[in-house]
Amino acid sequence: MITIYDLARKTGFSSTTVSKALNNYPDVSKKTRQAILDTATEMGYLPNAHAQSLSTKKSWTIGVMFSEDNQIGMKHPFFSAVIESFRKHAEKEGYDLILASRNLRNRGSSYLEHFMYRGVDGIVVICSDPNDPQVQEMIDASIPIVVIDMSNRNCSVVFSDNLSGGALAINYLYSLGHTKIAHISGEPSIYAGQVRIQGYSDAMKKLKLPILEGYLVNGGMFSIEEGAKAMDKLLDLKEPPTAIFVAGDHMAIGAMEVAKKRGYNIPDDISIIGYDDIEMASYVTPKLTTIKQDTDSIGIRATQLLMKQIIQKKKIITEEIIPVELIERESCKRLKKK
Amino acid sequence: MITIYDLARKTGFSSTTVSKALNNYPDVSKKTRQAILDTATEMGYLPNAHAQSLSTKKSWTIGVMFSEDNQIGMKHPFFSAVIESFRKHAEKEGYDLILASRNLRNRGSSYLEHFMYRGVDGIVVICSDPNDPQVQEMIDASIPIVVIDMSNRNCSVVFSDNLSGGALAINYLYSLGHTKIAHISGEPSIYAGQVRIQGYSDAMKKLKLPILEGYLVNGGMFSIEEGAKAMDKLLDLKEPPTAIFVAGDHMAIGAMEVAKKRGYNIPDDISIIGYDDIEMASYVTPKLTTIKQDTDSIGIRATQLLMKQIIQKKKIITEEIIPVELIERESCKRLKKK
DNA sequence: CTCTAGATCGAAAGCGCTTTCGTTGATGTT
DNA sequence: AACATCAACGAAAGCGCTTTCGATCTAGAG
Repeated sequence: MITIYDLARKTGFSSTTVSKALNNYPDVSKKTRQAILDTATEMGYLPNAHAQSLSTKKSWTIGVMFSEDNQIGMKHPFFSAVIESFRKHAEKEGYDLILASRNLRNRGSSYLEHFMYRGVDGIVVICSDPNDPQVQEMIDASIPIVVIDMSNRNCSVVFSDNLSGGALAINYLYSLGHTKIAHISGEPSIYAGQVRIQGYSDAMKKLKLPILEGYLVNGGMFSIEEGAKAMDKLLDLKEPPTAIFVAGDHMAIGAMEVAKKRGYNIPDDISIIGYDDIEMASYVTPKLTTIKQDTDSIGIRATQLLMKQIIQKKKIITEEIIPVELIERESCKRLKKK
Repeated sequence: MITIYDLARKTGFSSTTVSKALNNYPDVSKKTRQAILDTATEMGYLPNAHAQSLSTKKSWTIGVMFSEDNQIGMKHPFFSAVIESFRKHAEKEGYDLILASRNLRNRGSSYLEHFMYRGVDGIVVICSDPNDPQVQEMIDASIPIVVIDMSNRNCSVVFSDNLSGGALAINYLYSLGHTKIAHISGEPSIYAGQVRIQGYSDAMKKLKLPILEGYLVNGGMFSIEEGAKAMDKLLDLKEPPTAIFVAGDHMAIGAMEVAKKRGYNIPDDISIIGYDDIEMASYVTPKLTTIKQDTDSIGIRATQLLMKQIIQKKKIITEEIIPVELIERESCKRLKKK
């Protein structure tokens, strides 16, 4: 490894001047700067990030944490899409992402501790569980942070407009003539789940539509299997709904599966609308109509919010709500008069 | 931030002894070690990773790079699944992953340079393009590295058994009575694409099956759209195949789409078998029969190989081939006698 | 009682870089 | 000719930690 001292020796200047030249300090002449830069590339000099960080207290890294309760972590399309967007934009600002483990070389420790240990400049967490103690700990710390996919009054958050999303779905279904509209919800202790339930019931109320007994069924952690189970319950009702708003595409796909299995035709017998717009939504049969989350914008806004905090060196508390969009495909249909 | 000097002051020992106590050196008495450890937790001491790395030349980080030619990066299910598996296992060994950008704070630089700058202990790259100069540069360097999804004679590689995969698919199709078997391939300049073509033609030859004119069509970069285009070509043939081995699930799904659109029934008219076993494969209609890549094992083996190199402090050159598996679902069917 | 072998501990240098502050020499002013 | 100004550079301390090597002290050996 070649250091600024090597450059100093070679060029005849001091290490101080070399460092300054490398960092564009004003008090070094054009000529010497150029000489130093030249021999730097000539000798293949590369700065040492650790030394730099140690000295400057800035690491140009951002810690990313996502809840793994669901055991899928990065494999969930929504998560990976958001992270990817975040990464792209953070990269433009010069930051690297570090995916942290929790164990400080086998002395277990919290994510916060681990991030402090790593000296990250900021943290981004993708988590929907408002009660996760790890997340709380990070939020309560003084380090810049932005959390995605849930709300919190003590930090910057960015999430989709789940309320309008619910309304969008219900109003669309209503516009197709449906009135018996059920909701397969996400786990209510999860932020997105809870708000989408709210969006559903608000919209129903505004439309003066009754929520029939059993029409609100908890689909749990958004998985395909749980969506299927929930759908079973709905179809077991004496008076099954003609349309269902499902709080996640995975669940919606599970729901469609059982519907088909039980002899229902989607959308002829039942209309289904999902939430997320994962890739798969466009390729199941029938293609899933859904509320699209703008993962790209979410990543962008999150980056911006985090950058701002890092630069200003203070946490900023704000709530950024990203609009959602109705994507019409094939799983919803006008209710046929009987 | 509280340092070992703070601990030294508080406990009355020297910083040397504190450091030793923290690192389990043998030449510090049980009693003092305990005292130091106690005040450490009491004062909320956390080591500084940068200082440690600077001093020890070990960063406990691994750089990950994946080719982004296809513009999807982490969003591809195969990539994200492999990374996730790798992360889990590297984490157990105490390593963090760093997703690197290429621009050294706006002086653009190569991935290798960036990883050297960051002082990673090893590199994992997921890339299928044997000609990517960035990847070559890293392979040629002396840093421990493992590359996933392609072959190379100068480093550790781990990839799926694409050859057997191809044979598996063809033999399966043949066992169903098919003889007019086509192949929608991946871009031949991509390793996986090329080997699967090889697997296809080898198996056909062994079965003494002819590869008819136009039966081998290049599907390009494995996307749904390109799969669809390729399928169009196949269906335009005077004598379309009765079965198609498609080198990737995305392409297979695209192929099924156009087949359906053009009035063919899958699998009654044409059998289709994919490659990868992405999540979506189980939920399209008909459910896609496919060759499953064992992303979990790939991640595990890659971790092990990298760890080994890091510990031994020397590159090891080896080729780890992970078995694939035929997953029978609904998109293939016994050829009906005419 | 002297000597040696451990057992504990600490001084100090070093990892590679930044940054403050002072020094030097040249230029311009009057 | 004396002075102030400014541009260009370097000495040195500091960031937090590791590690070598020597110092000290105690206990057991002879």
